[in-house]
Amino acid sequence: MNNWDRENSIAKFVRDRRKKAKLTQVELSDFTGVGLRFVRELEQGKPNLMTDKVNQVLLFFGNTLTPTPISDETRRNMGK
Amino acid sequence: MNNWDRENSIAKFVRDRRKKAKLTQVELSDFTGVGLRFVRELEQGKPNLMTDKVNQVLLFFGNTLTPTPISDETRRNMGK
DNA sequence: TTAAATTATACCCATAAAGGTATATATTAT
DNA sequence: ATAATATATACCTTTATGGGTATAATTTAA
Repeated sequence: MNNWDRENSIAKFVRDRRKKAKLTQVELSDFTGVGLRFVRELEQGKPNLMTDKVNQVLLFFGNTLTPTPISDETRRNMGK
Repeated sequence: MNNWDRENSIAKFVRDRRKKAKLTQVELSDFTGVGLRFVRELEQGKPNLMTDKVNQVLLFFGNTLTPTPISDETRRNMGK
């Protein structure tokens, strides 16, 4: 087993959005063009990821990775 | 020469903040613990980067990478 | 409870990121 | 204009990501 942080903001974001869209990991993998394994590691909070791969997935949900002040980040995460 | 996008949000962010802090690339490299070459590629808009390395630099400026709606992103970039 | 579907873990491989360093170009100050 | 500082480009090496696949384990549905 790994001890990644499934609760990190990116992992949570993708899991939540995918479920809201009623998609499986396989489908998300197909739609975004990233490998299935990547989707899984992403959702499980793997710490080291390539930014363009992450963006490839986030773009599907209309988002991208951007620098955000820590305070905003924590605020953002307060809303569950 | 490479044809990366120096104007991408992350590259611009780091360049601007570093200059505002009156630091050289070497100093930023030392302070953040990432390699000098990484700082350079980061500021020049290399598209494929490891998220944790990027965060290692962003953290120095009190920021982190987070998923952000495209609309917010463009809005954010309107403020130069 | 069982079967089907979804998600998680474990392996190998190719590719490229990141580090280091050395040289060239550009910017700044004298 | 010249020297000093800072930034950019180019090389090689190590390392680990991401892909693929095959097998567990877990969740969901019948």
